[in-house]
Amino acid sequence: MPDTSIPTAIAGTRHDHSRCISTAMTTARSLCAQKGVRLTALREQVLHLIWQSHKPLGAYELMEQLARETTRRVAPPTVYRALEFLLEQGLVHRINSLNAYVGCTHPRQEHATNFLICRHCGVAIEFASVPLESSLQASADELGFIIEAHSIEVVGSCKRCADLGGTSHEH
Amino acid sequence: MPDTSIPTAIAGTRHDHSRCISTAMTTARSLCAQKGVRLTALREQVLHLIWQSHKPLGAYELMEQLARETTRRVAPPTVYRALEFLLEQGLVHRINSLNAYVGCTHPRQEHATNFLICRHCGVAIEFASVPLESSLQASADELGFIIEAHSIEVVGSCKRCADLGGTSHEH
DNA sequence: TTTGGAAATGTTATATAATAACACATTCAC
DNA sequence: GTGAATGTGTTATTATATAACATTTCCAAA
Repeated sequence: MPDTSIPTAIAGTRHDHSRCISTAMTTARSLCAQKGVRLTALREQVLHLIWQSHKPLGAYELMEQLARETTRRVAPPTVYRALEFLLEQGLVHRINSLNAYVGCTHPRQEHATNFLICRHCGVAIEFASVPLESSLQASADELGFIIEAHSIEVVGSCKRCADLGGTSHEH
Repeated sequence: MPDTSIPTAIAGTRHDHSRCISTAMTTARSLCAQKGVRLTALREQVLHLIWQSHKPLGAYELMEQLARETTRRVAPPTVYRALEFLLEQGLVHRINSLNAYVGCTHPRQEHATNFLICRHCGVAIEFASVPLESSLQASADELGFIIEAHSIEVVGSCKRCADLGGTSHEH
């Protein structure tokens, strides 16, 4: 099991990621209880693995890690079903441009999927912006389009990587 | 070969799509000549097929249509390489949420990939918005993120489908 | 006009991502 | 406890994309 006690970078800022994870797990449990849906052991384990990674995690990477943690064999449907549940509950997001999954930082609010994705370190920073949403709405209105959902995926350099000079690196 | 002379709906408005296609092809040819890159017969054929469809086209659908038009066998790399070229030249866009490709309506300008996608009829409407871009930039600035590219994919109902009552249908 | 190298395409195999279909197990309300 | 609903296991398959190498085409310099 990876050490989660080291401060690591998420959302481009230094922080103790182990706290981050435990908060997310607590929130998830209470949210599921509230909604009357079952956050089973498997689903919780998958959510935990996703949160442990500071990068979006692919379904097959997730499968491998799951197989490593448990003894039993883990087949694709196992993780995909867990992911489906977590997506439905708004506990994780899917990054379409990466075919990868990442924990949602504020699952209590209704919101869209907006991410800044660093090309260098791979971090995916979730963000929200009222002006952004309203200009999007304005564009849709002009064309008579009714918005149901949307996703914004921005690729570039996060602050840390930009400061370090834009050379390829991990952190 | 599908009849392209019938007015069909793209970008949510009625128009003669055959004109649309021929304009796109002419622009593509001159743009490639300008840049000194080769719009080969195959690439042109792929671009044409993409434009003929009023919905985003998957790579394998494209393969089938290509195989139907030509006699020779068409393998995945053939279409993927053509797509790669067309994407590089900004002549087509990839819709990540659909794994599908669509013709770019204004390949001369530098711009992002912003689409309104109708859940009912499948049409993908490209749009641009200055306020949208600037609020996105503002969000990135706040976090010290340097934007290199972005894509916005909005799902909902286009005007036609909304007017028709939101029931499932094609047009 | 030849020719040689770059670019494009063909070909075969394989990697990666996701789902279908059905069997078995667990949970929970009655 | 029982049975219906929900969740998980298992096997097979579909869908999407790329790697690696062979062959062809094109174009520019000799």
